[in-house]
Amino acid sequence: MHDLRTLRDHLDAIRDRLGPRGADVQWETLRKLIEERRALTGRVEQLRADLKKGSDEVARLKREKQPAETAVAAMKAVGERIAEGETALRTIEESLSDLALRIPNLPHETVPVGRTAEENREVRRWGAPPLLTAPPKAHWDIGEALGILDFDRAAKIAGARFAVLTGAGARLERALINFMLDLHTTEHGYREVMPPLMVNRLAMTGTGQLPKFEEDLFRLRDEDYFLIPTAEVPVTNLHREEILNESALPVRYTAYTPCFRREAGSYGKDTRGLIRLHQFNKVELVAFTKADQSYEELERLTGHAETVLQRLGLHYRVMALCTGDMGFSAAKTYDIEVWLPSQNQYREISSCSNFEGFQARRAGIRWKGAGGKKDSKTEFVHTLNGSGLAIGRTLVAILENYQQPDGSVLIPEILRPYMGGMARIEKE
RNA sequence: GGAGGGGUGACGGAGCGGCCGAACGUGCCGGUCUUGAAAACCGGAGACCUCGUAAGGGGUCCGCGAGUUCAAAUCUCGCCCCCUCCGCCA
Repeated sequence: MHDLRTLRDHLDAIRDRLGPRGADVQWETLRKLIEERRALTGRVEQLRADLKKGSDEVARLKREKQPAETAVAAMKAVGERIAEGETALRTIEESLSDLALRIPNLPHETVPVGRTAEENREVRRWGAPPLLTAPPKAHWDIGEALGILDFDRAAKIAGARFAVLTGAGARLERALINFMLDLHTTEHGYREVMPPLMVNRLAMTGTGQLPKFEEDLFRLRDEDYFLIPTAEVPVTNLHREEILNESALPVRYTAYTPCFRREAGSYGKDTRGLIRLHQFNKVELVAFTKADQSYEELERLTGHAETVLQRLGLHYRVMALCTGDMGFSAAKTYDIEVWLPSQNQYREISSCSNFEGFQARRAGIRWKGAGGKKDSKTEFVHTLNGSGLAIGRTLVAILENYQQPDGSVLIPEILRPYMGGMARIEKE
């Protein structure tokens, strides 16, 4: 969410900078509500000041045993006017915050301008595609042939867009989770978190999934809880309505969680395989920093996600998303795309974003210096997060990039200790 | 699910319906003292909204929301959360 004063003073500039991203925002209603709120707030506050003085006067009269009927009657009238004003003010503020919560974040000045993914800018590449002697097979063919992936039975017990991993497949998934968590906690300095997988409406609003994107979420029927679409939600909201101590910053967390997404509107896309499921595993990186350090942190965090791919020996490229392809809350986003031989293209495996103060303002996450001096005013933190990495897609990349002509799949060196020494997945 | 207790500032912990943004203690910041530190003493320090170029002014906040009243941290009701005991349970 944007700061209301900034919004009031620079509404046109913000609308211009958002361009097409702000197309469905009701700017004029917003402008009107902001003005109405300001005017009404002033009036109500003046009345409350009158009431306070008047009530003190009543108290004085009663102490001095003087008649107070006139003053009491006058204050009763003032009280009624305040009640009316407050009711009106509440209505205005509800409409206002509903509108304001639907305005996307402003892109950072370094974000390339564009409308679609076509206009994303490649930042760098690492490694090279593997040299395969046979035409590459798709991961679902490889996995089903090896007996480690089962989509038919997943459909039987759940439905489309679910998968069952068995045997070495399940173990590989678990190995990837453990490898990534170990890397981030021991070498990159993140604190491991295991959060709830269901969160309330406030948490979803804090990170920006609500109110605008409710149709993307799974919601419980009898409770107002939502299944998390990413660990970003519970982990960022750990510090909702908190004032962090300056000495604690930057705060860095990593969390493994399953993620749940409706995938509404993606019918027909990636219907086969593990690429797009209603439930998938992910190791997430989350950071809280001071405002002047968040872009440095974004580079760091993206680098941490890249390290995972480098250790696994998987070829990838890093893309700076253009203004039109970025998510609602982000100010700048890098996508990391891994090479998939069967598709002959790069596919997103991580998305790392700086949200600046956008989520912090929604969630009330601030920081303050130690000194009780005037120079230690409270400020909103900047929040960041990125996948480090999406586990299922990493498994896809391993199956496809390490496939052998005989149908087996080599296991990257770094994972072998996590696989009980196994070097290759073969049909059992 | 049943019974009882409780939610106050960074923390602990007071608070006759008006003089309470809130005693007291700890912690924190600055100062005095000291070779330095500690102790002691003195002083300071919450968050948010709003008007104002500023200095400064006004308002809100004692879990959340309604209500009673001229006036609510204090009274009433609903909700949320925490604790103890019982039941159930991985």
